[in-house]
Amino acid sequence: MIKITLPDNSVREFSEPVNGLELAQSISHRLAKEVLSVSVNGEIRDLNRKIAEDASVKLHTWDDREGKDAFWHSSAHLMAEAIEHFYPGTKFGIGPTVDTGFYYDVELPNGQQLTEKDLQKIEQKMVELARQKNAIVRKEISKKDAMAMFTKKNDELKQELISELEDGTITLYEQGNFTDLCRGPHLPDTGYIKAVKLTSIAGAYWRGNEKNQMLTRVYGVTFPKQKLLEEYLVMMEEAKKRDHRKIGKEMELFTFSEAVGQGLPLWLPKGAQLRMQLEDFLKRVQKKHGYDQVITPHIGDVKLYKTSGHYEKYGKDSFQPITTPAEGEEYLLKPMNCPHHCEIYKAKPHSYKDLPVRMAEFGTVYRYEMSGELHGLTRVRGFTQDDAHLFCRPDQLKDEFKKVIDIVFIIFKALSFEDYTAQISLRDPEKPEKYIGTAENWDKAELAIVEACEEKGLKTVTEIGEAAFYGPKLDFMIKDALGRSWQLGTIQVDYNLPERFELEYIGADDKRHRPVMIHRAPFGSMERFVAVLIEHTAGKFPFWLAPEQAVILPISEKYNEYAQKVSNILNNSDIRTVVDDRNEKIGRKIRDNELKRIPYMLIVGEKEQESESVSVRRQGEGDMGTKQIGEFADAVTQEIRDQLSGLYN
RNA sequence: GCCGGAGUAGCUCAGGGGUAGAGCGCAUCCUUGGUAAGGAUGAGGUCACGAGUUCAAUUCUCGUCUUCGGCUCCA
Repeated sequence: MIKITLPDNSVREFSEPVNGLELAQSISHRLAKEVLSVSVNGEIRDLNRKIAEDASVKLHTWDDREGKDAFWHSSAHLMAEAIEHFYPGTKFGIGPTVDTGFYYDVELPNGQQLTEKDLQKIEQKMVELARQKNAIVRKEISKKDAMAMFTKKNDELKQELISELEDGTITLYEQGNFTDLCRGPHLPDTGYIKAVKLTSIAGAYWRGNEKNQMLTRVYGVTFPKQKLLEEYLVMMEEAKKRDHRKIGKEMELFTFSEAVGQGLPLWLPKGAQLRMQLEDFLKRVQKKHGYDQVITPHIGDVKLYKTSGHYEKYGKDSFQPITTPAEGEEYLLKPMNCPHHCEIYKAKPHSYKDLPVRMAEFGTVYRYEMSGELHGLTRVRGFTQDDAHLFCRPDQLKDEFKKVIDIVFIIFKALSFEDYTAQISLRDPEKPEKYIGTAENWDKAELAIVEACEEKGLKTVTEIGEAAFYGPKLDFMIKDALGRSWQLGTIQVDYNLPERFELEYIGADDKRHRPVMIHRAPFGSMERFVAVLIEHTAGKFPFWLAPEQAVILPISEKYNEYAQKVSNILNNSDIRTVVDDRNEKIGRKIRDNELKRIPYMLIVGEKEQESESVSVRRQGEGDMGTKQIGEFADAVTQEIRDQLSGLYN
């Protein structure tokens, strides 16, 4: 008897070995149709591999990552088969799955190159091969035989991979006329793959090392149902519409100029308005939390960054030093604000009673990013961090950390980012040489973060070995309206800089002690954050942030004067308004202003003028009836208070 | 930085060895219209930049810059 334990702890008994598919069939017909891979005692396997002994088993479908992995992994093989069909002699590198889909790195024979145009015929071939429902067969093979096989195929990429594998663990997967070296697991046959889309083609270094040759990487995604592919394509279309570079241009938020230089954003009036609104909001929240605002220059003596250690570690990623002509002093465009803030801390002696000291600055920093890396506002060479440094006693660390978490959540709430993950990054205990500071301090810092997260009830994931070289950190990832993940704010504990800058405070014992630093930036950078916000909201910003909050539309030119009067009244209540006094019909004005994503349209004509009112229209929702001017102002002011409850409570 | 696309009016794009086109936007005029496009006329371009080939280059070739998709990197 073989006892199979399922995730719900129910046990099924079989008189002889079963495979995953048979197990699924014994549970339900539907599950048998949907199951893609199986975990046996935590090891992911092919569905058609027999389970010969008692085991704890989980069946994976399209809803699980493990199910998708098997599906896409098999799809990569299918694509390889199709490519080999058109280009016999192609060498295959690696073909793994990614977040959405898979890729395969290939090298075509005789220096041939794939282009976007070739993708369609490969897609068609893949669909054709999938329809054949070719069984995917797993074979174990000795290292010697594997080597011989790929030597014969002249595929030195695979030979290199095999040479690093251990004999006895090597497996091949065969389908139709195609055989590939692979650990698996795979689908039982190619017929599961119903819909195929090859998404892009790009160069990629063999094994990710730029010293190696460049291979052609083909990206694709596949689905078990045609409908899922269609949904995916709609999603891609939507993502394209929300691209912050496109919306930023349309809404006149920011621009770039070749004359200014690449990666150096220019904030246009409306973008600047939006950004300042965010900054003012955070400044007010920080003020309530006991932060002091400071201002530091954009350059600093190279020695400052040598002291901090940034020069040694990141000097090559900075813009090269500026040298003064007469004295030969060297200055760096500042890549970080923290050294400046350390110097502010040092400007006077501190008592333990003064701590924590919380210093905030919207500090613009400059980093030399490689030209190929620049991307809209998300990756630039000059950007402004919503930076702050907290200097505290070791016994205050956890509490301070928790207060920073509070600020992060006030922001998330104000901007309706509801779905987040917090990642705790700890050091890799096996590689102490990667980190500076004592093991004791690291232990304390890591414990403080873990406990702070627990006490705040955060949803966290923990990554070992992802800590910065100077301390552990907590990063926040949010999911946007399309389900895409973005990394935003970060909170980092630092024992290093206080050491390097010899920061001190006088303790109750009248002795000198070293404070602990927390670096934190809830938005991360204003540029990146605004980009994420644009993509999250598709440019339909919450009312309090909208650069233009209401547009007043006179029915005809006869009411322009009244429109201007309404505008002035609302401006006096701190509502940002504009008047659309073009010589156009009302239908036209409504259409144009709907497309401009201004939250409210206020239509005014004879009726409104007589009764000192406005006809209110909410963007995307339509006519909302008539309101007195003051009544409208009160309603939207209340709307802001509701959205910014974190600030007012 | 590396590999591969792309660069034509303010925007989105068509075209193509004989110095250019559309729609939107903009300007002027007509119209004064009540909840998603009223009409007419007109002004906009060193076809990214620099060389080369050619009688002739915006078009072909090379280089540079910028941009897009990846790789690598991200204090």
